[in-house]
Amino acid sequence: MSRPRTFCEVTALDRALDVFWRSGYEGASISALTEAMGINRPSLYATYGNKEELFQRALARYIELKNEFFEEVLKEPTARDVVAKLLDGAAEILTDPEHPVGCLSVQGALACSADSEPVHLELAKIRANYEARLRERFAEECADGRLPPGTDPDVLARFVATISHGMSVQASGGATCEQLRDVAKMAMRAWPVPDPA
Amino acid sequence: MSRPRTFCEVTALDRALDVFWRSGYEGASISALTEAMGINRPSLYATYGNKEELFQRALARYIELKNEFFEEVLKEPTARDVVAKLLDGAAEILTDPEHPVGCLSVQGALACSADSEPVHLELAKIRANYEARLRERFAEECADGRLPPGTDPDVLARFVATISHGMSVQASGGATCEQLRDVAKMAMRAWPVPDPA
DNA sequence: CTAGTTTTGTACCGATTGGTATTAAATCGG
DNA sequence: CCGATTTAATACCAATCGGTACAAAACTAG
Repeated sequence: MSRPRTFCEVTALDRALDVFWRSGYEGASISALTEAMGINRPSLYATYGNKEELFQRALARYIELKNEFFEEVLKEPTARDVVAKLLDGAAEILTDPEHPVGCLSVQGALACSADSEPVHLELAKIRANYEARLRERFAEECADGRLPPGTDPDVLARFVATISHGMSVQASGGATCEQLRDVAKMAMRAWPVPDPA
Repeated sequence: MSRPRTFCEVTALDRALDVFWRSGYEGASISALTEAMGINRPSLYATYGNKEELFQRALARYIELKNEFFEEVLKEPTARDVVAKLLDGAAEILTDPEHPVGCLSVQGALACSADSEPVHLELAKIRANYEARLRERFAEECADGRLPPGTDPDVLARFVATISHGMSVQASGGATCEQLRDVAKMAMRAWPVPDPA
């Protein structure tokens, strides 16, 4: 019925994700994107809308991939286990040589021109969401009395988010997986419940 | 002997610093810079060289200002006091409404196009330097036996740096001073020496 | 008042930015 | 084989990017 497209929509999106991840939203030019995606400009605009929509779709794909691990970790029996696995996994993911270093929600648009404010806000929302998910998980255990009385799930969640995002910055500066693992391990010393082992 | 300049070189530099801090290196256009600095293009290039050199000078000024606080904190009697004061002070500085939120060494160029690689590397070096200063301070106390045997100053420094940079990301997302203070306080629970109070 | 020096403001440079108009090529239904 | 439809590729758009050439203006030394 019509000419078939010569590229895979999700493969090309993954390539775009890689560029955004490595260069940030503003640092990723359309030319760099099309080259990495192996398509030409009109195909990009016809398929994904514009640069911002392409970023949003790449971001959605990124979240989708990350959430797989996140949801799995949330199933751990105790909040302590959740955080330990989460931070240890982060050390690995943030330095995985298969992908650009760091986390897209941090690398994407921490500081940018006013034109990119929507993207900046979207990423802040993603990070806030991450924190909220953790807070809910911790709040359960606070209510159950499985965390010491007076423990604030808000602070716990913010602490874990701070470590996570800090690890992303460290990874961007060249920190290795082992170094980040050490940081994760030390961070666990702050946890209100001691290591059972 | 010649026509006098109509602006103050360091005041204009401070304005440039503000723009770089808020928008990042790539997000700060020459037009935005000149407008904020209250000077025109040729004056900028004649006085500061080019965009990258202007950034380097703004960065140097930034470091100069921050080091004042840092050096003061390093004089605290114990490593624990150093870190407690450092993180508590960071909560304040990173959210100070007088300046853009976050830390320039994090906001400046975490991810960027290949063209800005020199700036990206320079900022990573600044962060590495911060970490190194902490490590040296902690190493002293390790050698003195004032920190428990087996304590690795490397890990301590990396941990504190991770918290600091994570707090910068949190600030960029709208975290308040009080919220960051809570994080700082919780982070201190991980310290190998307990709170004497 | 003049000559020399530096800063200022305007107006421009080529290159690149995100985004499209247009035409040729490729497929399928008839 | 033909017409309809959609993609592909080229070539382009105005706007902005970082950076400058040039001439008028403002000052001082003589």
